[in-house]
Formats: sequence, C-alpha cells, structure tokens
Amino acid sequence: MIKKRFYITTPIYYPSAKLHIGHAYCTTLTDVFARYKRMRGFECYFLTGADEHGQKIEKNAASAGKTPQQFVDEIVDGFYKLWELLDISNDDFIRTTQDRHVKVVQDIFSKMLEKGDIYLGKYEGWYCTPCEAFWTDTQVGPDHICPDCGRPVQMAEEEAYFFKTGNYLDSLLKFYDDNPKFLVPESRKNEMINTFIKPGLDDLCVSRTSFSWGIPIRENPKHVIYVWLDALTNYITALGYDSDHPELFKKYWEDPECEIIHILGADITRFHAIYWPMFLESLGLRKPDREFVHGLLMMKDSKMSKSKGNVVDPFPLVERYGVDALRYYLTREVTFGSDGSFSPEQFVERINADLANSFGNLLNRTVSMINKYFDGVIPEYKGDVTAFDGALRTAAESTVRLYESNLDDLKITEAIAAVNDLVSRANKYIDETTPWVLAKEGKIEELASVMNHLANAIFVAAKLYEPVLVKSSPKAFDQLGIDENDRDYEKVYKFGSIGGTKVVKGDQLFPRLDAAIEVEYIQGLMGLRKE
RNA sequence: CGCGGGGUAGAGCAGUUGGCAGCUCAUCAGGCUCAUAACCUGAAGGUCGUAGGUUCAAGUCCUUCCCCCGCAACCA
Repeated sequence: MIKKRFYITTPIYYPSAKLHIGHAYCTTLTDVFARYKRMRGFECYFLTGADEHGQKIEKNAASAGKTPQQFVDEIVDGFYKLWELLDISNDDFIRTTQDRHVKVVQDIFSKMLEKGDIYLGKYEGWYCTPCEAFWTDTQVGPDHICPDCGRPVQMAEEEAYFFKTGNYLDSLLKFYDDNPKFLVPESRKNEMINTFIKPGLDDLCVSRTSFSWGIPIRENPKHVIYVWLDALTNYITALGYDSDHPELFKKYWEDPECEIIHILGADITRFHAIYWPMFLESLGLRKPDREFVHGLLMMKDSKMSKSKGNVVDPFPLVERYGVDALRYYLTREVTFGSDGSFSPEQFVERINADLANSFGNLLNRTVSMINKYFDGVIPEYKGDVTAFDGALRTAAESTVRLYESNLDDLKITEAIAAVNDLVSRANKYIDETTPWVLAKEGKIEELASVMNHLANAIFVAAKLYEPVLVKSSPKAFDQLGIDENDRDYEKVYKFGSIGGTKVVKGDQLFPRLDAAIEVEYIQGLMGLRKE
C-alpha cells in the first residue's frame, strides 16, 4: 500500500485578492503531510501555485489601473511571502501565466480537439452588458440582477468550446468503483454522484470570448481557455508533461511506484473528482491515487469570504504568535475532512492548553530538574527502574505507532492528538514519580531514570510534532542538548536513545497567552472589535 | 419534495461494525512545588433536536417533523 514516492499538491489559488487563513489552512495541511513523508525517508514532491487567468482578474486589474500581469505579479508576490512566512516546504510553485504552462495547455487543447473530445458550441447565460460578464441562474437570482453592478441582465449566448463529458462518464464511474479510496471522505463521492452525475452531467464549457485574459486557443484565437482546463492541468505541466524536460513527470506521474495525492477544498471537489480524471483519460494519462477533500474553515458567524471582508489575515497572526502557533492551530483545531470555524477564543485556548501548558511547560520543568539534580547532564538510560517507567515507555512506543498509522491515512488531526496524549502522560508521570521526593530521599538511581525517561518522552513527542512545529521542535532538541546530527527519526523507535547530553535552558517555547488581551487583539484583526 | 452537512454537559467538539455516554476549555473541591497563575487527582454538569419504530440492548439502524448551515458552473 505504501509507495516509494509521493507527489502531493494544493490547489492553485486565485490571485484576485490577498490570501486569507483558509488558504493557509489548506497549504499548511499539505505541508505537514509532505514534511512527514520526507521525515520518514520517502521522496516527496510538493507543488503549489497560482491560477492567474480569468475575467475577474482582468477587471480587478483594470480598476486598479494595472495590466493583468502586473496585478497578479504583485498579488502572487504576497503568496510567496506567506508561504515563506509559514515555512511551507513546497518544491515548486507554478503560475498559469508561465510559458511552461501556457504552451502545454494549448497543446492539450489541440489534442482534445483533434480527438473529438472538445467541440465548438454555444454558451448560454445571463449577460450583463456594462460588466461584459456572464452569470449563472443562481448568481442573478429570481430578479435577474447582475450580482456585480446590480443592473438587470439579459439571456445571451456566445460561441464556446465544450468538453464532451459523455465520452468518459462510464469510465469515471468504473474508476470510482475500482478505487474506493480515491475520494476521501467517502461522502464526497456520493455527493458527486447524486448532485452532478445522476441529474445528467452537462458538457464542460472550456473557452470564452467575452474576455481576453487567458490562454488563447491556437485554432481560434478569439477564444481563451476557460478555467478548469487551464487550472487543473497545472498538476502535470509543473512536472514537465509534454515538454523538453519530462524527467519529473516520468518520476512522479508515470511511475506507478509514486502515489499522487491532491489536497483540495470542498468547494472545488467537483472539478477535481469529475472533470480532472476525464481530462487525464482523454490524454491517456494515469489518474491520481487520492484526492483528499478538507473542510472549509468558517469564521465564527459566517463563511469567510473575500467579498464579505470578514477574513483573517495570517500575517499579523504569525507575527504575534509565531509560525508554529498558527500551523498547530490549523492542523489540530479542525478535524481534517469536516468544516471548522475560526474563533479568537479557540485560537488562544488551543495554544495555551496544548503548547504552553502541556508541551512547553513539560520541557521547561524537565530541563530545570535535570539542571538542578544532575548539573544539566541527562542521565543515561538504564532500562525501567521505577514502578512507573515501563508505563511511560510503552506509552511513547504506542504513540509512535498510532501517529504513523493516522498520518499515513492523512488523519493529521488524530495523529497530533496522539502526541498530545503522550505529553499529558509525561506530565502525569512527574506527579507519579515525584522527583523532588526522590531527590530529598537520596534515591539517585530512580531520580536518574525518571529524568532519562522524561527526556526520551520529550524527544519522541518533539520529533513527532516536528512536521507541524517546524521551529519549536528543533528548539526543544537544542534544549535537550541533542546534536543536530543526532535527531533522526529512527530514534523514536528506540526509547532510551537519548541520554548523556547536556541540557541548555532556553526561552519558553510557547509563553502563556493572556486570553482577554489576545482575544481582543485578534478580534481587531478580524474587524470585529467591539465599539 | 434540488443536493449535502449538522443539532451530544455552560462553550467547542469526539463518538469505527448498535453493548455502562466521552474529550478539551470553563466551574467547584483537593494535592503538589520541578515548571509557564503551570501540573496532577476528584466532583458537579447531558432524558444525545422532536415524535414514533426495529431490538434483549439505539447517540448509533428505519420513519415523521422542527431548527441551523453550506453548495447549486471561479471564494481553499
């Protein structure tokens, strides 16, 4: 089941406005998974990017007095900054305006046209003349009003190319049957079938003539390629499909030993789960192994939305609380796969309870005791000495197994929760063994064993946390005095391997936050500050 | 009858194949002093939205109704 290599992607985000915490959510989850795989010794190629064409960008650029390219350049610059800030470990970043993408998409279109999978037809919709935009039934509402300018719209039609979904529908359904784990959670598959396929799947409109900011169709240059044929294909163009440099494509897409995983949000499931496999089949290419649909992160009262403006900007959050706090919150708070909601209270509570009180404090008190009782040198492992040692050791060992089995199945939230349990267990162990009593009674061997077991438990926890706590886990290793070359993952299997190093008391990993002050601060960021 | 997801302790949520209702935070009481007002123990607090049904046994399966929320051809 476990393959040798992994290719994992986020969706490419649309740079019509700045990114918000929802984008950060998706990318962070993907990053955690990629880092986990690499930590386990697998090759893992991680792609993210930007989907830069379309009418909305053309319009937003115009109203900003810029060319579309200038406009997206500036916004995408913000993408780079955010991913750098969040320590995202992507191997590549694709932009749909890059030559390597544009040319290949044109080729793909030509292939499909030639093959008969794409035909020229007519697109019908509600048209707003002043806005030069087509809208759907729901967008115009019962009053047939342009959602953008509020003026009435008319039914209109324009020439457009369509992708013939009928050619691949049976094959898609068979693919679903043959690959029950393709779409996770499974409820999404039923949604696809019930909502879109059963009522009759329409052909997909893949071109527009009403705007020009897009990839022109060679065979008919007044058309530009419309959205999904342009956007979805990024997953293969980034690897060099159909180019002079197909090495990565061969290695990650064509090799059956590579597992291909797309992470995406619930709102774009349809495109990834229905049209993308069809496109690939049309091109004679292999389909992804898994598509994982994560839930949407809602604001406390309503869906977070660029248009409603109630978004949380991740930048100030990271500035104030650190990368790890935000990464941790995003991976831990919302069960991967179901919707969640962001609230300042939950954010502060999560950081305080799990990171400050439990993990950070555990490290801090342990380092203090090793300093106090053993002049800072972690005693060597001597097996289980006190009556409680065995329980802590087995807890650590089973945590590793639980963590791995959950993460291998993309259950990131559960995996992290398992590590939290180990941390709690270690805190409890201190109360059970009462090291200060052992010290007073001169039971040095027992005291030494307790310190060693604590250091080892902390090492295991910090190592397992590392894909999430990219800055703090190394700091924890520093405080335990573990050399940079001595932090390999294999050590989590050998409880007792830590010992003999000199601890270095450092800053608190996560200072406890004052809830009242911080909640107010975050509410301010959200524009929710009470008057 | 458009589709889908929800309604479980004061708040936020878990609850795989039906088998004594759990977790985190908050509250109360106690313990401890290595530590970040932390940590550990214990208690209180739920007729699992409603009304029926199947069953020895239902949060879990079936049906009725009520309420909330998403989606419905570019918001992750």
